[in-house]
Amino acid sequence: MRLSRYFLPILRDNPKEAEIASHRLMLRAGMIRQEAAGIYSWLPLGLRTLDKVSKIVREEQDRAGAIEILMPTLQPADLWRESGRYEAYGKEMLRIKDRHERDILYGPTNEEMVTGIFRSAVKSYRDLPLNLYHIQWKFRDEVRPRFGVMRGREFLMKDAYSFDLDRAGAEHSYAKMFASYLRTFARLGLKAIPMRADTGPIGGDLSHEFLILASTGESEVFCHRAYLDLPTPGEDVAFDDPVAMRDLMKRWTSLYAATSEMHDKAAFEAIPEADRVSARGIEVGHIFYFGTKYSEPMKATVTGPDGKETPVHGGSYGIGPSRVVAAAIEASHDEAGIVWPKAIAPFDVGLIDLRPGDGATGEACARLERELAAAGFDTLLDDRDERPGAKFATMDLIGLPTHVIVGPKGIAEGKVEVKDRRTGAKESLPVDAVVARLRADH
RNA sequence: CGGGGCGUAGCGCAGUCUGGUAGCGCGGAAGUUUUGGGUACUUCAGGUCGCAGGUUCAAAUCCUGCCGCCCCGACCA
Repeated sequence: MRLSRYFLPILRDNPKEAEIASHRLMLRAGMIRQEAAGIYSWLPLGLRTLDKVSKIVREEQDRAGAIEILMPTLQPADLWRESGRYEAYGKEMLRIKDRHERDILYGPTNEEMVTGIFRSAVKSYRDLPLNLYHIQWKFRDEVRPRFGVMRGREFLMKDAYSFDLDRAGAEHSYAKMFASYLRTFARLGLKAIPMRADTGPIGGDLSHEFLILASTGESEVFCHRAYLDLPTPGEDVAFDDPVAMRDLMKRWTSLYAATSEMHDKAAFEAIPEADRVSARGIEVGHIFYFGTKYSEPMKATVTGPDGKETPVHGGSYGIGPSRVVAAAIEASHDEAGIVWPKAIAPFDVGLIDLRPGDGATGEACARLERELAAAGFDTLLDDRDERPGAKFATMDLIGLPTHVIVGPKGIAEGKVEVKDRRTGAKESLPVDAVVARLRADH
């Protein structure tokens, strides 16, 4: 992509409404534009990042055996009357009437709808377990939206819903999602720690939040230092083995980890002082087991092996990709701008032509662009007629992991400079060697 | 929902107290200059001063009402 032909509305000044780093940097880097309180348009750079996050989330859901569907944003109120939540949900739920004066709502979550889908099609225990998920926009009419897309009213959420015959099956499904989340956040380049959580209005008695540590996080977290080094389950993790899953969850939940709401000071202080981590965190995922809370009132039943009809046991599992984008920035930025984890950077490489119009640098850039594309790297080429300083500042702001700087001085000797955004380390390399260097890094 | 604050050019702000032809910086356009960390200069374009009503010879400025946005708290993926 050539920056001169792209749509990247960079802001030089800090927008006054943005206080926290991710909000400020997302606005400055031209990733988002606010439309109303808690409602944002995603501009090209932001959308690319959001899509990269969603892609990884999707791959890991699929790997764990969940099956993707897509439910609408608007839902009929009657479905929610069945579960009793139409009345229970409160003002956070955006209620609308259509032209026929029928009550509809903009979905804040999808337990009711997915239960409706399930019950219409699944009648036998032989079709279980089943886990359906989608990645769709949600709306929760928060009293006070804030911090940009971190706590918006409209947000993108991956929500998965599991259906099992009994509690044991549901616990296995829960553990699969637990393992899947560990893999997902690790792949996103984030250190996420599972913490036992309150189940809130969704209900149920088994629930974990996944928090990533960031100094600007909204909640206080306390955990054992060992969590920081626990190995992430590999690609070959045995999702279908209930025993392996139970052991994995045990490993990840036996040490102390809690947010301030669930914090037990005495238990925390029982940990040797050197192993105590007290930090701030951002919730990026939340999983629940809620048993028959929806299946009973909504009559989502299957015939069991004993020939009896029985309500299915459910769980729901959420990750907010739009929040993950902001959280990643909170966890990784510096004075100059964003420092993207490689996996979710909007482009892999920022190629800077220091003197566009000059034949030699332009030619070298065109060649690098081609070769990088062939090697599978997304490249953003800054070919604007700007001062070098402005280009460096822009590239640092948008935080692409690797910068390749092509200037007339270097190119006269056939060399370009490769800069690592995170460390700032620069290395002068022959043009030929760039792709190999990038391959080694990514 | 309680408390606080802010709405003036695309962005950041001054002007409001004390009413009198709407300004500055950045950004944009044209040009000159410069060319490895946001260059300098010249010229130009760009504003229903959030909206509505009121007071006045005269309102960005004073009064009333409304709307929008942000921050702190309570609440939440």
